[in-house]
Amino acid sequence: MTVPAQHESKTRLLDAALHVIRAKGYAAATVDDICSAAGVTKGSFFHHFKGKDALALAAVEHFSTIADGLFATAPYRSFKDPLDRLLGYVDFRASILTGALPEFTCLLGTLVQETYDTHPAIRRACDRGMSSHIAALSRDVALARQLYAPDARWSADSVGTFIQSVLQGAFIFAKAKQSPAVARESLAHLRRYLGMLFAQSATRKRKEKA
Amino acid sequence: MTVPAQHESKTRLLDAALHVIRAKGYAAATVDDICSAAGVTKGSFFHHFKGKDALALAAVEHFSTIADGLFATAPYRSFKDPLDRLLGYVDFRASILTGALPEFTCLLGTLVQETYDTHPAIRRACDRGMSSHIAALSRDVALARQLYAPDARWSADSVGTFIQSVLQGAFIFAKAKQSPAVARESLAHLRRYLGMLFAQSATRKRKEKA
DNA sequence: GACACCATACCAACTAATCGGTATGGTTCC
DNA sequence: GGAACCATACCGATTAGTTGGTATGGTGTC
Repeated sequence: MTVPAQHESKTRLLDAALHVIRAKGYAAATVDDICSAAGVTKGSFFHHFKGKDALALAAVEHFSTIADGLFATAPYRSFKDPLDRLLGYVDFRASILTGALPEFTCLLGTLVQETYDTHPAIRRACDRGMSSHIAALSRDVALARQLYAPDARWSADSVGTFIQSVLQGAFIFAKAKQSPAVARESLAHLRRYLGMLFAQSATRKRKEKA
Repeated sequence: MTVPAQHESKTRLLDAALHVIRAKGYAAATVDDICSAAGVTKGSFFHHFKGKDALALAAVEHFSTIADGLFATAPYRSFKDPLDRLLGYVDFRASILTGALPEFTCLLGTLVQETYDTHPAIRRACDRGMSSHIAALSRDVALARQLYAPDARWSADSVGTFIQSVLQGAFIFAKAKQSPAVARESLAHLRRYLGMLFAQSATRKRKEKA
């Protein structure tokens, strides 16, 4: 086989961190927890990371990279119309609400909730990750706005942030109720709202295109 | 004066718990932290509470009681029209986004995020508290629906949950950005959505009433 | 109204366990 | 053989929880 995989245990540690932190929170996730979930020893852990905080920072990057890849290659990305892409995004997010909770919730939201006041570096990393995701999303919002609601009074960025807020809040309720069903209902409302935001002249303009 | 204050230190501990847990999270909030914030000793703590988990449960009740009182006596509650009360609720929530973050964020959302998988009792307590708040809110949604959107396809409860999701998500972004400004923007979107949900025949029916 | 009695409230010092991190030595790969 | 990688044993600090004791105020008794 001769698998190169330069730093396989490093990746294993990062993947384990994603899961364990999302399941137990940052403070309660011990280094030993993460090591045993990754199937490596502490020596390996501290060889690859300076400490627990450094792992958290790396995990944020790791999570963001995975997420970027997931959304960049998702089918809805190939839709021609920016509004279709936007609604496609929401539908896609609803469609991936499957499996156990720690698998579809957001590491950044979980982390920032615990660390915003005590770990400035982690807070900043989460903010960066979220903001860049919102920025990508807002690009389609801006394009859709240009097409269907050019004189709207809201900004594209605020819509992007709103979408993410709904998602983060939906995760919290999914955790409280131990089921993604509530989250899906909230996403349905979000979808309706987005539809309404662009509805003013949507029918007309969309027909023009046809 | 002869102040009785039967269990003043118990109340002080609960108030301290609200603040410390919202600032540092549950796992990172140590018993000593809470004691020194309350100005009491550990001995007193364990006299009043069986343990840290018991304090968390009591803090959830404490928080819910305070919140219930706050919203029950808020000015918007006296509006005659249920839709006015609903929009008044959202405006009121926006208006109390002041001061430091641990003062206006939601203890239940913070707690459940960390404990949903590890502390079933705390998760249930948070779920109960949130659900009862939503139930109260949904009553006005249902009344407004009857008046302004009787044949809508959404349920009153799902709207109540959606409102809370937006709020919880808004708190997360307020933490990430260390400012309530983003939260206010998201509440503005939420308000617009609610307006749209009841707009179909609102103008007509509301005029009829006049 | 003074005294014995007792429960509640509180405190400071201690303990057993846990956690992040380290020291050190071994193994593998170029 | 040297550098990257990993394993094990260990350490100091911190943590939830305990212990044994004190202060206070109320109550019944004579």
